[in-house]
Amino acid sequence: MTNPNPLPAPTLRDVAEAAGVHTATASRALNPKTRRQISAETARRVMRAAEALGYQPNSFARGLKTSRSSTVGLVIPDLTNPLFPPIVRGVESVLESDGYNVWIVNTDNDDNRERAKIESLRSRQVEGLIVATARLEHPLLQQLHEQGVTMVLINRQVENLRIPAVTGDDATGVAAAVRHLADLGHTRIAHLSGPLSTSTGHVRFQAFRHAVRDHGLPDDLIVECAHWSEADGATAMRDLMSRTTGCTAVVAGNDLIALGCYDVFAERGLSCPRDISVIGFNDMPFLDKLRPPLTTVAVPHHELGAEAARMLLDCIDEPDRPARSLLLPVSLVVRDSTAPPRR
Amino acid sequence: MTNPNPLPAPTLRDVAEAAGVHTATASRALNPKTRRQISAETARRVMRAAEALGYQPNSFARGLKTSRSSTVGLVIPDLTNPLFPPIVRGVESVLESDGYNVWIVNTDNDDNRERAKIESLRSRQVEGLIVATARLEHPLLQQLHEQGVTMVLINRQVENLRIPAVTGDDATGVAAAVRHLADLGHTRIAHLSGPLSTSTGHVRFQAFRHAVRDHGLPDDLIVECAHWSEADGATAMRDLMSRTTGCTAVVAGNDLIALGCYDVFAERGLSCPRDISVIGFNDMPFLDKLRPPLTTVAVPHHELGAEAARMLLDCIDEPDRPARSLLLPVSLVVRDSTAPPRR
DNA sequence: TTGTATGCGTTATCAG
DNA sequence: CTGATAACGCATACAA
Repeated sequence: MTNPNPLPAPTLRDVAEAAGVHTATASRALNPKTRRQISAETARRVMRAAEALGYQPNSFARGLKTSRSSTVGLVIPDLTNPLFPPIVRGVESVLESDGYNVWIVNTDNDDNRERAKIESLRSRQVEGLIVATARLEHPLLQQLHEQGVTMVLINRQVENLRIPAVTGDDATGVAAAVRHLADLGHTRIAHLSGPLSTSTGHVRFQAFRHAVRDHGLPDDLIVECAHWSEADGATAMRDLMSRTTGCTAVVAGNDLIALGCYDVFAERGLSCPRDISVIGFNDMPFLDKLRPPLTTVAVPHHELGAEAARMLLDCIDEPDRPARSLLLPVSLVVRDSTAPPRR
Repeated sequence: MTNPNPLPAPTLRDVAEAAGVHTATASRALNPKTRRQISAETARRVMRAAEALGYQPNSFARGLKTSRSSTVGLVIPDLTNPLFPPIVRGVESVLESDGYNVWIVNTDNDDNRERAKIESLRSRQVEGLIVATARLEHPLLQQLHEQGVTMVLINRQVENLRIPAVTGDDATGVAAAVRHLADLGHTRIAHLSGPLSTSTGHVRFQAFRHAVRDHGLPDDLIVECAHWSEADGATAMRDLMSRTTGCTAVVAGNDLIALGCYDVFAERGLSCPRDISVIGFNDMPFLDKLRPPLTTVAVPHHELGAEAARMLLDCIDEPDRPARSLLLPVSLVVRDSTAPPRR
C-alpha cells in the first residue's frame, strides 16, 4: 500500500519533458497570467502532464525568482484566548480570496519568542505583517516600522507611531458599560484594568475614569491586572476587595478578567449579580452559557480581522499610503451578570 | 521617522563584502554547524557584519539549495473550536524546541479548502504533516499516504490505513460516562453522537452501545449530529425529544454538542441536571463556569499535540518506521450537569 | 507561439 | 582555513 521509497517530487522539467516542450513553455502554460501566450493545444498538453505527475510548483524556487511569497504573517499573543481565533478567521477570509496565505505565529506574550517568530517570518519573505501583540512601548515594532516593514496592527496600538491599525471603539464601549451600571443605580463602580502597557488597557482605563466622573462617581476604585488572564483577574479582584468596601459593580478589562472575578465570587460565597455586578469586554464565545451569563461589550472580531487584512492589502499595493486608524463600533450586550445593587 | 524607501534586504553577499570575505566563508561563519571550519577571528567579523546589516538569510534560497524547509504543516478543521488551540500549543512546544516552524492551516471542514491548503503546504516543502481533520473514509489522506507523505494523525483516524496517530482513549471515556450515569440511577440514557464519518464519532458511538448494553439498558436512544457543533447538537436534541420520551440523561459526542443541549433545555424550560443530565467530551476551557458546570471527559489536549509532534519527528528521522497508534488516557470530570434522575 | 539563456541567494563540493 | 564554482527550480527578457 504505502510507497516505501517516495519519489522525488516532479519538477517543471519533468512536466516539460512529459509534454514534449521546454521548461519555459511549461512554465507559461501553467501560469494563468501567461497562458494566453501559448497555443491552447500546447497548454492543454502541459496541464495534463502536470496533473498526471502530480506536479506542485516548488515555492522556494518561485519565491527566489520572483521575490514574492504570497504570504502574510499574523502575530498573535495567545491562540488559546478565544478572542483570537475569530480574528484569525476574519483575516484568512479576506487574504485567501486574494491569493495570499496566512502564516500564524503565537508569541505566548513573550518578547523573545515574538522576536524570533517575526525574524522567522521575515526570513520567509512575508509580504506584510498583521500584529496583535502591540504594546504602547514596543521597540521591536518601532524598529520594524522604521525599516519600512509593511504592517497593520490589530486590536492594540503602539504609542506615537503612525502605523495603520484596526481596533474596536473601546472608549465608547467602556462608557456604555459604566452608563449601564449607573442607570441600574450603582454608585461605587470598580475597574479591573488590563495591563496599562497595552493601548487597550490604557484606553479602557482612561475611558473608565472619564465615564465615572461624568456620572459624579468616585474614580479611584481601580486595580491593574498584570495580564489579560483569568488568574490575574482573580488576583486583582481579591486585591480590590481587600482594600475597598462597598463596591457593588465591576467593569472588567476583558472577559477573561471577568471570569477571574467569577472565581473569587465562588471562593467567597458572593452571588452575582445579587451581591455584585460584573461587565466583561470582547464578547468571546460561550459567555451566554456562563453562570451567570456575562454582560459584556461585543467587539466585531471577525470584522476586525477582515478589515485589518483589507488594510494590509492596501498597504502592499500602495506602499506610500498614509497610515490610517480604523475604529470599529462595539455594542453593549446585556446579560444576567448585571442588576441593581442590593440595598 | 519612517523609511519611505525601504532598502532591499541585505544578502549574504553584502555581509561577505562588508566582512571582506567570500560568500562561502560568510555562509560557513553564520551557520553554527560549519562555524568551526572557520577561524574564530573571521567568524566574529562575519557575524558582526551580519548583525550590523540586519542580515536575515533568505529561506527561499536556503530551502531551494538544501531542499529542507524546517517546517511542518498542522491541519486543523476549525480553530474556533476551543479543542484545537491547546493542541496547537502542544505541537508547537515540541517542534519549536527542535528547530521546526509550524504552519497552521484551517480547513473550515471543507474538502476543497483542505485540498487547497494541503497543496499549498506541500508546495512549500513542509517536511511533515500533522492532520486533525481525518474522516474514516478520506481519499485525500489516503492518496498522500500512498505518495509517502510523512504524516501523523491527531484526535481522529482514517479507516484501514496504517498511518501513525495520537488520539484519546475515547472508548474508555464513554464507558466511564455511561457508568457514572448508571450509578446515579439513570436507566434511559441517550447518545447524541458526532458524525459517524469520523473515527471519534464512530468509536464513541460503538462504545456507547456496548456500555449501555453492559448495564442492561436500552441501546437505541441515539441520534447522530451532522457536525460537531452547538447548532447540530441542538438539532439532534430536539429530534431526540420529539421521538422518544422518558430519557433522563444524555451522553453528548463532545462538549459543543452538549452546549447545544443546553440551548434546547433553555428553549423548553428544562432544568439541568434536575430534569435531565448531560455529559460532554473533551473538557474544553471554561466548562467549569457554565450554567450548570458541565460534567465531561477530559482529554489531554496539550499532550495530544506534543505526542503527535514527537511522533512526527520520529517519522521524519526514521522514514521506514512502522506506524504506531498512541492512545492517551482520558478521565471523567464530574461537575454539576449530572445528578440522579427525578423520580 | 516557442526556445535560449540567465540569475534569484544560498550551500556544497572541490581546490588551493 | 578560505576561495572558486556549480547547482537547487523557476520565471522572464530576449531571440527566433
